[in-house]
Amino acid sequence: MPELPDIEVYRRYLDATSLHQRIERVHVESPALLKGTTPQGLGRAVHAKTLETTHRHGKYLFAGLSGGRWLVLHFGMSGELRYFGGGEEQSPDYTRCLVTFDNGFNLAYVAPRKLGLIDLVDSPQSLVEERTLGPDALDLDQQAFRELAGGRRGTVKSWIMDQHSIAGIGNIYSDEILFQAKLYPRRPVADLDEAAVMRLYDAMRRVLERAVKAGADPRRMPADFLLPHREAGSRCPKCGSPVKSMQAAGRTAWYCPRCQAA
DNA sequence: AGGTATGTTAATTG
DNA sequence: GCAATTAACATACC
Repeated sequence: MPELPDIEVYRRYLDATSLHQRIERVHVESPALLKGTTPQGLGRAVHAKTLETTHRHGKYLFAGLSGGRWLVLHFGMSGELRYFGGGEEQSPDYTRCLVTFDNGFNLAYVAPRKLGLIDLVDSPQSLVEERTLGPDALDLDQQAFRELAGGRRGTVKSWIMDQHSIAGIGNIYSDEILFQAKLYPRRPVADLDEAAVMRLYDAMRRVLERAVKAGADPRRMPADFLLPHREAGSRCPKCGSPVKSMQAAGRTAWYCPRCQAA
């Protein structure tokens, strides 16, 4: 379930489990996921190294290797990390890449759909530039946010989901942010007044920070979040109206027609 | 069996 | 050049 909050949870998980252990080997089950490298290249780059630190930018997770290079992980539409012991335990289903440490433990990159990406880069910044990503959604002040809004011609939903403008927000959290900001998904950005842009900024921060705090687990989200109600027959957690869906920004958007009137 | 899916990119169309 | 839409990618699930 990978948008910014999910990736932040994975980052903390990697921090808590996998740092400072000598890497024995890496097994690439799905070589097509490697973008700028090969299984051999990856093996040479990580062998006998340790993961020393982590970083996140939008939906990209970085693990800094001793020696200076960085391992990059992107999880596509599905995917997660799983750390597990050696011995009898076998790799989780859909493990596409497996890092084995010298203590016998393993870090699995699991991705049922193989839409993710694994790569090596010299720095997180170089990946951000190569992919022309916008600033991370949680590393963006009001002023910068306002400047990004200016000059946008499309709809709010497509704007906040555009990784080249703001990195980290996907379909689910854009719905949540627009719901909390009480904005109709297809509202043109150019129509928003100063107050609405600020409301959107505040909702973005609040939603993302709160979701991280909830471990990106829908069951632990605040009671007034739309997130667990994105399905036909559900009701708005704020006003009780039936929620609706529509196509917007090329995806299925869920919203409350009463709280988010056009 | 067919439709849908938390992402990204390329191609197409306006 | 922009923006919106659609297809493609690879696969699972309902």
